[in-house]
This record gives sequence, structure tokens and C-alpha cells, in this order.
Amino acid sequence: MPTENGQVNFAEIPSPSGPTRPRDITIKDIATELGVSKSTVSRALAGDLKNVRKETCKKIVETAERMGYRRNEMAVNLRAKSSRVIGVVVPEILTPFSMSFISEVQKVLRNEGYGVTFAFSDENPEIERANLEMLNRARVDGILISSCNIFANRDIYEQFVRLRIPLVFFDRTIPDLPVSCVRSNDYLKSFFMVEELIYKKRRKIVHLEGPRHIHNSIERKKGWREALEKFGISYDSKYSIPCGVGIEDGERAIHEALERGLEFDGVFCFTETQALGAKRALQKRGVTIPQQVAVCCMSGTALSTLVYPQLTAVEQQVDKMGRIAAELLLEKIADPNSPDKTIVIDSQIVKRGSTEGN
Amino acid sequence: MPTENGQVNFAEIPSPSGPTRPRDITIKDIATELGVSKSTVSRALAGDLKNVRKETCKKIVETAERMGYRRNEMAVNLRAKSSRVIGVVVPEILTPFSMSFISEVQKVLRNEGYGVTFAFSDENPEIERANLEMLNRARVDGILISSCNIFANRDIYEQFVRLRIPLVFFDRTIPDLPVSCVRSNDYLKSFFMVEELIYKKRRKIVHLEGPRHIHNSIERKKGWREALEKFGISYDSKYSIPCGVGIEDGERAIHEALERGLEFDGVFCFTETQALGAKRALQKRGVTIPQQVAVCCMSGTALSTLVYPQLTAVEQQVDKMGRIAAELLLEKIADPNSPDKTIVIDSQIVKRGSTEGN
DNA sequence: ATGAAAGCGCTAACAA
DNA sequence: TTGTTAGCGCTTTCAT
Repeated sequence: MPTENGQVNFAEIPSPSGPTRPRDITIKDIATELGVSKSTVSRALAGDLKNVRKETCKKIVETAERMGYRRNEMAVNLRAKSSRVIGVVVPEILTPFSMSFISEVQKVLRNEGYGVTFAFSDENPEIERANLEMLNRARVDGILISSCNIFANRDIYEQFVRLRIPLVFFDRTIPDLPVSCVRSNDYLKSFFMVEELIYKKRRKIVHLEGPRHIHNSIERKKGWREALEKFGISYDSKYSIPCGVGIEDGERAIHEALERGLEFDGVFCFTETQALGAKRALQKRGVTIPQQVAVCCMSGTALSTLVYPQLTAVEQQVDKMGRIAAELLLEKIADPNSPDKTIVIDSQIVKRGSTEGN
Repeated sequence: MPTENGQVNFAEIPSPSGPTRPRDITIKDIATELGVSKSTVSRALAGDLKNVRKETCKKIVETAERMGYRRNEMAVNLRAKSSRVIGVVVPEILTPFSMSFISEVQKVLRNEGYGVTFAFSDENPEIERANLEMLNRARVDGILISSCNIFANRDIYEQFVRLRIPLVFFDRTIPDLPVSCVRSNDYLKSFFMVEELIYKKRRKIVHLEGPRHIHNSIERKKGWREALEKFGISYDSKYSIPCGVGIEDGERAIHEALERGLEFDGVFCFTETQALGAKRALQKRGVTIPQQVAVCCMSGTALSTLVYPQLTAVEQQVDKMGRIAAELLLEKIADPNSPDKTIVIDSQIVKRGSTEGN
């Protein structure tokens, strides 16, 4: 419809692409609406009661509300040179360990006003690298990472350290890197678990080793070996089977062991996923668990009690690890020059026996 | 150390707070270094071969590399008024369902150059609301959500629709909302599962109902009821037990049923978490599963086969749901006026029987 | 093929 | 107490 002066009123013509997204309200809009300046609005909205009259403040907050103003974090972040986002990088997301960790970290950091974004490496250093680069471009304020490989991405970790991007490792840590980290006492826990199996009359205990590119493998193997020795069971390399960390890896390892005619009445796995694979392999062969063969691993959480009732396990205190990791990171962010800390969680060992029946 | 002209060279004085984070390299730095303008650098880095001489381009890309330039996404996003981030909101993160979904969505969207950020509602509408507001302030380009309550946050969902922020619901959808959504055919799958139990000679099948505030509850209950009717088992309201979605809820419901002396040989649960609770309750009472009582639920993924071997389950095709959800969202982002679609996944029903022994 | 300048939305130093 | 102004790092007209 033409207006009085014969001009076409564009507002009335539906655009060919239909209705479009309404422009967001900015502080400038509020300022114009009230006839004050942007800065005053900014100050009022920030709750700066010292520098803006209470009355003006109230007025501004109200109109902001009314107009549906929502602060544009992108602009704030650009100015502040800080994204208020923390990146969390985990090697896998299937086990309760990862989930509980993520959940706890999320809780702590959100509470401090940080957004949390996750990246999953899928046990693949290439993907881990891509993820780290992505987080870096996004200018995250810090990174929590459980590495999938000691060697492969060391150069990036070091680069991040040089760039002074706060980095905290958890669970799968990297030796000799100047960063803070949290991990559990792998040696102690694995020693304890194998000891448990022995108390349960198992003598021929296979160990599905973790791969060399994961630091924890060594400690856990040591725990297994020394527990055996404590009870006079001499080390036999046939019983230590190198094995990847996936379900299929665990499954294959057990199949092969059975194929080779290896005799065993217990399996101590490096990961929960291996344990699941081992379980599957044994069940396919009709071996009952834990009657004929006991399977054990270090598990994520109390939830595991329900989920994997047949597996003997020592629970790691994942939520504690999550909380500590988050706090270490916050410390580094607050003061990049604060000293690095390594925290080993081994205070309480929570034992859980496998359900005998089902 | 004073310089030649007697001035103090500040660079040599360690700041009291120790070394500080080196300033990031910007396009301006590169421009100055090469004596060209910011615009040229920007163009070259964007690979605009039509508007910058090949030679200049190469020179710029090289120095960028050498100086360790990393594009500042925050600035890009502010200018583009788009964060290139998608938010995913899920009610819980314990079950394989959520994990698989997240994993799949992540894969698809990262591939399209989007960052993905997750928020967990913990089955609490207040938290869900807070999360949505947070995502909104962060100006996410779109949101994938599985709602934790049909009623509670309807106003926000509608607000998002009005603001034309692309929103796609999955699994737990909301009736009569003008948005795209993906879900499974709850009726069909639950009918099928109960039918399975009946084929296995169960006649007294308890249903742990989902709460009224979740849409899927109704369909699943209907499936249970009609499967019973198909086999001439008449509906008895005592066998339909209202129940929350948590592990504890399932546990409590079964305890109470046993307490009341209700006789049953099967339990059909609304959620996996309920099923875990039911399992725990039965085991505490020494009831064997599935010999005395069969427990079943709709489960997340093939992983469940390993994780919950005692539970009969119909697998939802979660990865497919994830892929479709992501694609629907991308469609909406590309064209906000594209028509809403509702996709019901029911093509294949994957059956899985419970392990009898262990 | 390249440069100058404006502007995304916000905050903060400085001025009034 | 409030306003003016500059600038965070980038892209993109428009001019050269």
C-alpha cells in the first residue's frame, strides 16, 4: 500500500523469504528509548550502584526487561578477550567415568559463570589435535584434558603451555609436563584389586595391559605384578596381554587367550571397556562370570554397581577428581603463575565385590 | 639496564606478577609486518583468490603461519552475528541413549563447522530453563532439545520460536509446538516389547509408568495395555504404577509393589534408569532376573547388550535419531522459513532378548 | 589488486 | 551522576 507521499511502504510487503528474525535489542536501543547514553545503560545493567542513580538504574533495568534485552556475550567476550568458556577433552564417552567427570566439572564451572564445552577424541590423537586447535581458536579460557596418547600430541601440549593457556590434565596424565594434574593412584588401586581376586582363591590372573601410549598402563601393570608376587605367584609374561582400550580389543584378547589354551580363573582389565569386551568373549564361550572366571577393572562410579554387577571393581572417586580438576584450572586462570600441582587421589578405596548370582 | 639514551628499557624488568600471557597475533600485526593493509590480509587469509594477487596471498599466508596467527573466532562471530555454535539440551546423561545421541550429533555438526555445547537438565525444569537462557545469551545458532517437562517451560519454547531461534526437539517432544522434531514410535515399540514378554510366558506384567509431564509416557502405556489386551489379559490398574524417571523411583516402586503383595512375573519400565532401579530392588529381595521376574525397557544402543544383559530391550536407533535431528536443525538454520517436519523413526525394530544365565 | 573506513555490541578511561 | 570516545579483531562496502 502506497503511503501518503506515494512512496511504497516496504514494511508492509512480505519479503520473499517470509518473516525474518527480529533484530536483537541492544543497549543502544535502550539508551535511545530512555534518552540516556549507552554507558549509563551498560553501568546500570552491570549493577554499578556507585556510579548510577538508583532511580535511573531501576528505570533502565525495567525497560531492558520490557524490551526483552539479552546481553550479547559475543560482544562482551571480544572486549574482555575472554570467552568465559572452558573446554573439556576426553578420550571416550561410553563409560560412567567420563560421564560422571563431565557432570561434576559442569556443575562446578557453571557455578563460577563459565560455559563448558566438550570434545571427544575417540582415542584418536589426530582427532584430539583437531579438537585442541578448535578450542584454541575459540579462545577458551582453559582446558581440562585426559590425554589419549602420551607421545603423539606432546608438541601441542607444550605449545599451549608456552601460550600460557591454562591446561589441567586428569586421569590420563602426561609425564614431565609443566602443568597441574589430578589422577588416582593406579598402582595402589590395581594392587588392591588383584589382592582381592587372590583372596577369592584366584591364582591364574590374566592382565589385559593398557597400551604403552597411556601412562597409567605401567602403574597398573606394576600393581598387578607385585600383588601376585606378594602371594608367591611368580610372574609369567604369558599372562600379561597387550591390548587396546576398546571393547573389541578386550574381546579379541580373551578370544585369543582361550584359543591359545591359556588357563586362567581371573582377568584384571586396564579399562572398563576392555572388561566389557572380556565379558562378552567369555559369555560367547559359555564361561560363567564370576564363577569360572572373575573379571575386574577400575570402575567409574557407584552407578557401575548396577550396570556391571558381575565385575569386581575398585571405584575411582570420579566426582572428587572432577571437582579438583575444575578447581586447579580455576586457580591457574586466576593466576597463571601459580605453581603447578599434582594431586593423587588415593585417600579412600571403595571396594565392591561382584554379584555372585546375577 | 638503561639504554643508550638513558631511558629504562621496561622490557627487561620482570613484571611483579611474573611472565604474562603473550598477546595474540592479529591480522593487524601481519599487515604491519608486511606493510599491507588489514583488508588485504583478511582477504588473503579467507582464500579470496579473485581479489588478491596470488603472490601477495602466498606471502601473507606464510607469515601468518610463521607468526603463529590464529583467527579470533570471537571477533568473527560478533561481526557475523552468529556464534557457529549449537546447543544440545538433554534431561540426563547417565544412559547410553544420551551418550550415543550426543556423540552422533557432535560428529555431524562438527563436520559442518559448528561447535557443539551441551547442557544437562537433570530432569529439572528450572535447570533446563536456566540452560536455555544461557544458550540464548551465548547466541547459539540453534538448539536441539529433549524436554524434561511438557508443561513447565512451554513459554520459553514459544519465546524461542517467536525469536526465530531454530529449535528441534528429539525423543521427548512437546505436542502442538511449531517446530521440527524427531522421535521414535513409542507405541509400536512398547507394544512389541510387551508382546515379547508374553511370548516368554509372562502374564502378570507390571508397568512402571512414566510421569504425566513427559509426552512419551502416554504412548508407551498404551502400547503396554493394548499388547496385554491382544492376548486377552484384561487391564488391571493395580499393575500400572506411576513412577518418576530416576533409578530411585524405579527402586521404590518395585519395593512398594512387593510390599503390597502384588504378584508379577514381568516389569515393563518407561526408562532405562527405572529398569536399573527395578533390578536393584528385585536383587535386594533375592528375586532372580529374568527367571522369576523379567525386566524390560526401551534401551539406548547396542552397547546396552553388554551393559544390561539381563534386561530385555528394544533398541532405539539413537544414532539415526541424532543424525536426523542435526540435519533438521541445519535445515532450519539455512532457511528459517522451511516447513516444520516431524519424523517418527520406526522403520526397524531391533529385538534383543535377555541373557538367561548371567 | 589494494586501501580507508565503518561497524558488529559492549565496556571503561576520561571529561564534564 | 552522566556523556563522549575509543577500541576489542574482524569483514566488507566503497573508493582508488
